[in-house]
Amino acid sequence: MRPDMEAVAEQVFTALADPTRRGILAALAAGGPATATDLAARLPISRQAIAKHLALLAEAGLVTAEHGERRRVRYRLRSAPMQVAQQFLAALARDWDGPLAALKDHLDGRTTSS
Amino acid sequence: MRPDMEAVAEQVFTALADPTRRGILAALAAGGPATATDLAARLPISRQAIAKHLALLAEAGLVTAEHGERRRVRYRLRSAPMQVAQQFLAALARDWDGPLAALKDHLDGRTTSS
DNA sequence: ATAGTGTGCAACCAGTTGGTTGCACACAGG
DNA sequence: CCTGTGTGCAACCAACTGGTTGCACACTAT
Repeated sequence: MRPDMEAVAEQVFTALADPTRRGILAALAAGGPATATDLAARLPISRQAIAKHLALLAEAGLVTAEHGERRRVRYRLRSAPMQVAQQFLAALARDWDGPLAALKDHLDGRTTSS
Repeated sequence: MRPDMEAVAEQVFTALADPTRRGILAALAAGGPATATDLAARLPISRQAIAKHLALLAEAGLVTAEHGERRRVRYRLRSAPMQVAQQFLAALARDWDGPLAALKDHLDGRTTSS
Protein backbone atom coordinates (compact mmCIF):
# COMPACT_ATOMS: atom_id res chain seq x y z
CA MET A 1 0.00 0.00 0.00
CA ARG A 2 2.37 2.71 -1.24
CA PRO A 3 0.59 4.96 -3.66
CA ASP A 4 3.87 6.57 -4.73
CA MET A 5 5.59 7.32 -1.47
CA GLU A 6 7.53 10.18 -2.99
CA ALA A 7 4.34 11.96 -4.05
CA VAL A 8 2.93 11.74 -0.52
CA ALA A 9 6.22 12.95 0.93
CA GLU A 10 6.29 15.87 -1.48
CA GLN A 11 2.81 16.97 -0.44
CA VAL A 12 3.72 16.66 3.23
CA PHE A 13 6.90 18.66 2.73
CA THR A 14 5.07 21.36 0.82
CA ALA A 15 2.40 21.53 3.49
CA LEU A 16 4.83 21.64 6.41
CA ALA A 17 7.18 24.13 4.77
CA ASP A 18 4.74 26.98 5.37
CA PRO A 19 4.67 28.57 8.86
CA THR A 20 1.00 29.51 8.62
CA ARG A 21 0.11 25.91 7.80
CA ARG A 22 2.15 24.67 10.76
CA GLY A 23 0.26 27.20 12.86
CA ILE A 24 -3.06 25.80 11.72
CA LEU A 25 -1.91 22.27 12.49
CA ALA A 26 -0.63 23.36 15.90
CA ALA A 27 -3.98 24.99 16.65
CA LEU A 28 -5.74 21.76 15.70
CA ALA A 29 -3.34 19.75 17.85
CA ALA A 30 -3.83 22.09 20.81
CA GLY A 31 -7.58 22.56 20.62
CA GLY A 32 -8.79 19.41 18.94
CA PRO A 33 -10.86 19.24 15.75
CA ALA A 34 -12.21 22.61 14.67
CA THR A 35 -13.92 24.40 11.82
CA ALA A 36 -12.42 26.99 9.51
CA THR A 37 -14.24 29.87 11.19
CA ASP A 38 -13.16 28.63 14.60
CA LEU A 39 -9.53 28.60 13.47
CA ALA A 40 -9.93 32.04 11.92
CA ALA A 41 -10.83 33.35 15.38
CA ARG A 42 -7.55 32.12 16.81
CA LEU A 43 -5.22 32.92 13.93
CA PRO A 44 -4.43 36.35 12.50
CA ILE A 45 -5.64 35.60 8.99
CA SER A 46 -9.01 35.46 7.28
CA ARG A 47 -11.28 32.43 7.20
CA GLN A 48 -10.91 32.06 3.45
CA ALA A 49 -7.14 31.93 3.70
CA ILE A 50 -7.52 29.21 6.32
CA ALA A 51 -9.97 27.35 4.13
CA LYS A 52 -7.42 27.33 1.30
CA HIS A 53 -4.75 25.96 3.58
CA LEU A 54 -7.13 23.34 4.93
CA ALA A 55 -7.91 22.26 1.39
CA LEU A 56 -4.21 21.81 0.71
CA LEU A 57 -3.74 19.96 3.99
CA ALA A 58 -6.68 17.70 3.21
CA GLU A 59 -5.18 17.05 -0.22
CA ALA A 60 -1.97 15.98 1.50
CA GLY A 61 -4.02 13.78 3.84
CA LEU A 62 -2.83 15.62 6.95
CA VAL A 63 -6.38 16.54 7.92
CA THR A 64 -9.77 15.01 7.21
CA ALA A 65 -13.04 16.91 6.81
CA GLU A 66 -15.94 15.77 8.95
CA HIS A 67 -19.31 17.11 7.84
CA GLY A 68 -21.50 17.79 10.86
CA GLU A 69 -24.83 19.38 11.56
CA ARG A 70 -25.97 22.55 9.87
CA ARG A 71 -23.37 22.61 7.15
CA ARG A 72 -20.53 22.83 9.67
CA VAL A 73 -17.29 21.14 8.65
CA ARG A 74 -14.79 20.10 11.30
CA TYR A 75 -11.21 19.23 10.46
CA ARG A 76 -9.30 16.54 12.32
CA LEU A 77 -5.57 15.79 12.26
CA ARG A 78 -4.23 12.69 10.51
CA SER A 79 -0.65 11.71 11.18
CA ALA A 80 -0.38 8.81 8.76
CA PRO A 81 1.11 10.79 5.84
CA MET A 82 3.82 12.14 8.11
CA GLN A 83 4.99 8.64 8.86
CA VAL A 84 5.29 8.07 5.12
CA ALA A 85 7.36 11.25 4.90
CA GLN A 86 9.53 10.00 7.75
CA GLN A 87 10.17 6.76 5.92
CA PHE A 88 10.99 8.72 2.80
CA LEU A 89 13.57 10.76 4.70
CA ALA A 90 15.03 7.62 6.23
CA ALA A 91 15.32 6.01 2.80
CA LEU A 92 17.03 9.08 1.39
CA ALA A 93 19.54 9.26 4.24
CA ARG A 94 20.27 5.56 3.77
CA ASP A 95 20.96 6.14 0.08
CA TRP A 96 23.21 9.08 0.77
CA ASP A 97 25.69 7.95 3.37
CA GLY A 98 25.16 4.22 3.11
CA PRO A 99 27.83 1.81 1.83
CA LEU A 100 26.86 2.64 -1.73
CA ALA A 101 28.09 6.18 -1.30
CA ALA A 102 31.45 4.92 -0.11
CA LEU A 103 31.66 2.61 -3.11
CA LYS A 104 30.79 5.43 -5.45
CA ASP A 105 33.51 7.55 -3.91
CA HIS A 106 35.97 4.72 -4.42
CA LEU A 107 35.01 4.23 -8.06
CA ASP A 108 35.32 7.95 -8.43
CA GLY A 109 39.01 7.65 -7.69
CA ARG A 110 38.88 8.67 -4.08
CA THR A 111 40.07 6.49 -1.22
CA THR A 112 37.42 7.35 1.32
CA SER A 113 37.65 4.10 3.27
CA SER A 114 40.68 1.85 3.60
CA MET B 1 22.87 21.63 20.37
CA ARG B 2 19.58 22.43 18.67
CA PRO B 3 19.86 25.65 16.73
CA ASP B 4 16.08 25.88 16.43
CA MET B 5 15.05 22.46 15.18
CA GLU B 6 11.92 23.82 13.54
CA ALA B 7 13.95 26.26 11.43
CA VAL B 8 16.19 23.46 10.17
CA ALA B 9 13.17 21.28 9.45
CA GLU B 10 11.49 24.09 7.55
CA GLN B 11 14.53 24.56 5.32
CA VAL B 12 14.76 20.83 4.70
CA PHE B 13 11.06 20.64 3.84
CA THR B 14 11.32 23.63 1.52
CA ALA B 15 14.35 22.11 -0.18
CA LEU B 16 12.85 18.64 -0.57
CA ALA B 17 9.47 19.90 -1.73
CA ASP B 18 10.85 20.79 -5.16
CA PRO B 19 11.24 17.96 -7.71
CA THR B 20 14.17 19.63 -9.44
CA ARG B 21 16.00 19.90 -6.13
CA ARG B 22 15.34 16.23 -5.40
CA GLY B 23 16.69 15.48 -8.86
CA ILE B 24 19.90 17.33 -8.08
CA LEU B 25 20.25 15.47 -4.80
CA ALA B 26 19.56 12.16 -6.52
CA ALA B 27 22.22 12.94 -9.12
CA LEU B 28 24.69 13.70 -6.34
CA ALA B 29 23.75 10.49 -4.56
CA ALA B 30 24.13 8.45 -7.74
CA GLY B 31 27.31 9.97 -9.08
CA GLY B 32 29.06 11.24 -6.00
CA PRO B 33 30.22 14.81 -5.40
CA ALA B 34 29.99 17.00 -8.49
CA THR B 35 30.21 20.57 -9.70
CA ALA B 36 27.39 22.74 -10.94
CA THR B 37 28.44 22.43 -14.58
CA ASP B 38 28.73 18.69 -14.22
CA LEU B 39 25.19 18.51 -12.88
CA ALA B 40 23.97 20.80 -15.65
CA ALA B 41 25.18 18.22 -18.16
CA ARG B 42 22.98 15.53 -16.61
CA LEU B 43 19.89 17.60 -15.84
CA PRO B 44 17.63 19.37 -18.30
CA ILE B 45 18.12 22.87 -16.86
CA SER B 46 20.80 25.51 -17.09
CA ARG B 47 23.91 25.67 -14.90
CA GLN B 48 22.78 28.92 -13.28
CA ALA B 49 19.48 27.41 -12.23
CA ILE B 50 21.39 24.52 -10.68
CA ALA B 51 23.72 26.95 -8.93
CA LYS B 52 20.74 28.69 -7.36
CA HIS B 53 19.34 25.39 -6.13
CA LEU B 54 22.74 24.38 -4.77
CA ALA B 55 22.94 27.67 -2.87
CA LEU B 56 19.57 26.95 -1.29
CA LEU B 57 20.58 23.37 -0.51
CA ALA B 58 23.82 24.59 1.04
CA GLU B 59 21.83 27.09 3.11
CA ALA B 60 19.72 24.19 4.37
CA GLY B 61 22.91 22.25 5.11
CA LEU B 62 21.98 19.41 2.76
CA VAL B 63 25.15 19.90 0.69
CA THR B 64 28.57 21.37 1.41
CA ALA B 65 30.78 23.23 -1.06
CA GLU B 66 34.35 21.99 -1.46
CA HIS B 67 36.63 24.41 -3.25
CA GLY B 68 39.14 22.52 -5.39
CA GLU B 69 41.76 23.37 -7.95
CA ARG B 70 41.27 26.02 -10.57
CA ARG B 71 38.20 27.65 -9.12
CA ARG B 72 36.20 24.42 -9.33
CA VAL B 73 33.61 23.88 -6.61
CA ARG B 74 32.37 20.40 -5.82
CA TYR B 75 29.22 19.77 -3.83
CA ARG B 76 28.87 16.85 -1.45
CA LEU B 77 25.75 15.50 0.25
CA ARG B 78 25.19 15.98 3.97
CA SER B 79 22.41 13.93 5.58
CA ALA B 80 22.55 15.45 9.07
CA PRO B 81 19.78 18.03 8.56
CA MET B 82 17.44 15.33 7.31
CA GLN B 83 17.76 13.49 10.58
CA VAL B 84 16.73 16.67 12.35
CA ALA B 85 13.72 16.88 10.04
CA GLN B 86 12.91 13.27 10.85
CA GLN B 87 12.95 14.01 14.55
CA PHE B 88 10.74 17.01 13.96
CA LEU B 89 8.21 14.85 12.13
CA ALA B 90 8.33 12.27 14.91
CA ALA B 91 7.73 14.94 17.54
CA LEU B 92 4.79 16.31 15.58
CA ALA B 93 3.20 12.90 15.16
CA ARG B 94 3.66 12.26 18.88
CA ASP B 95 1.90 15.54 19.69
CA TRP B 96 -0.96 14.76 17.36
CA ASP B 97 -2.14 11.31 18.21
CA GLY B 98 -0.43 10.86 21.52
CA PRO B 99 -2.28 10.65 24.85
CA LEU B 100 -2.48 14.43 24.94
CA ALA B 101 -4.72 14.45 21.92
CA ALA B 102 -7.08 11.99 23.61
CA LEU B 103 -7.13 14.16 26.71
CA LYS B 104 -7.85 17.24 24.68
CA ASP B 105 -10.71 15.47 22.99
CA HIS B 106 -12.06 14.51 26.41
CA LEU B 107 -11.82 18.05 27.75
CA ASP B 108 -13.53 19.15 24.60
CA GLY B 109 -16.62 17.28 25.73
CA ARG B 110 -16.03 14.18 23.66
CA THR B 111 -15.61 10.72 25.09
CA THR B 112 -13.01 9.38 22.74
CA SER B 113 -11.49 6.87 25.13
CA SER B 114 -13.79 5.95 27.98
C1' DA C 1 -40.50 36.09 5.83
C1' DT C 2 -36.32 37.65 7.31
C1' DA C 3 -32.29 38.06 9.86
C1' DG C 4 -28.08 35.61 11.38
C1' DT C 5 -24.44 32.44 10.90
C1' DG C 6 -21.40 29.51 8.39
C1' DT C 7 -19.57 27.73 3.93
C1' DG C 8 -17.89 27.87 -0.83
C1' DC C 9 -16.47 30.09 -5.07
C1' DA C 10 -14.21 33.67 -7.82
C1' DA C 11 -11.65 37.71 -8.73
C1' DC C 12 -7.91 40.23 -7.68
C1' DC C 13 -3.19 41.72 -5.89
C1' DA C 14 1.64 41.70 -4.22
C1' DG C 15 5.57 38.97 -3.33
C1' DT C 16 8.16 34.89 -4.10
C1' DT C 17 10.07 31.28 -7.03
C1' DG C 18 12.09 28.66 -10.81
C1' DG C 19 13.98 29.50 -14.87
C1' DT C 20 16.35 31.97 -18.57
C1' DT C 21 19.97 34.98 -20.90
C1' DG C 22 23.90 37.92 -20.81
C1' DC C 23 28.09 39.48 -19.11
C1' DA C 24 32.31 39.95 -16.29
C1' DC C 25 36.02 37.57 -14.12
C1' DA C 26 39.61 33.91 -13.01
C1' DC C 27 42.86 30.69 -14.65
C1' DA C 28 45.40 26.96 -17.49
C1' DG C 29 47.26 25.88 -22.15
C1' DG C 30 48.19 26.86 -27.00
C1' DC D 1 48.66 37.25 -25.96
C1' DC D 2 44.54 35.16 -26.64
C1' DT D 3 41.33 31.21 -26.34
C1' DG D 4 38.73 27.79 -23.77
C1' DT D 5 36.57 26.40 -19.67
C1' DG D 6 34.37 27.18 -15.39
C1' DT D 7 32.30 30.35 -11.92
C1' DG D 8 29.61 34.23 -10.08
C1' DC D 9 26.49 38.08 -10.40
C1' DA D 10 22.50 40.64 -12.12
C1' DA D 11 18.53 41.51 -14.82
C1' DC D 12 14.55 39.91 -16.49
C1' DC D 13 10.23 36.96 -17.08
C1' DA D 14 6.29 33.77 -16.40
C1' DA D 15 4.03 31.18 -13.10
C1' DC D 16 2.74 30.15 -8.57
C1' DT D 17 1.50 31.41 -3.74
C1' DG D 18 -0.47 33.53 0.25
C1' DG D 19 -3.53 36.73 1.24
C1' DT D 20 -7.51 39.81 0.68
C1' DT D 21 -12.44 41.27 -0.48
C1' DG D 22 -16.97 40.44 -2.24
C1' DC D 23 -20.80 37.74 -3.15
C1' DA D 24 -24.01 33.80 -3.49
C1' DC D 25 -25.96 29.91 -1.19
C1' DA D 26 -27.67 26.87 2.74
C1' DC D 27 -29.88 26.44 6.93
C1' DT D 28 -31.68 27.68 11.68
C1' DA D 29 -34.19 30.64 14.67
C1' DT D 30 -37.06 34.40 15.72
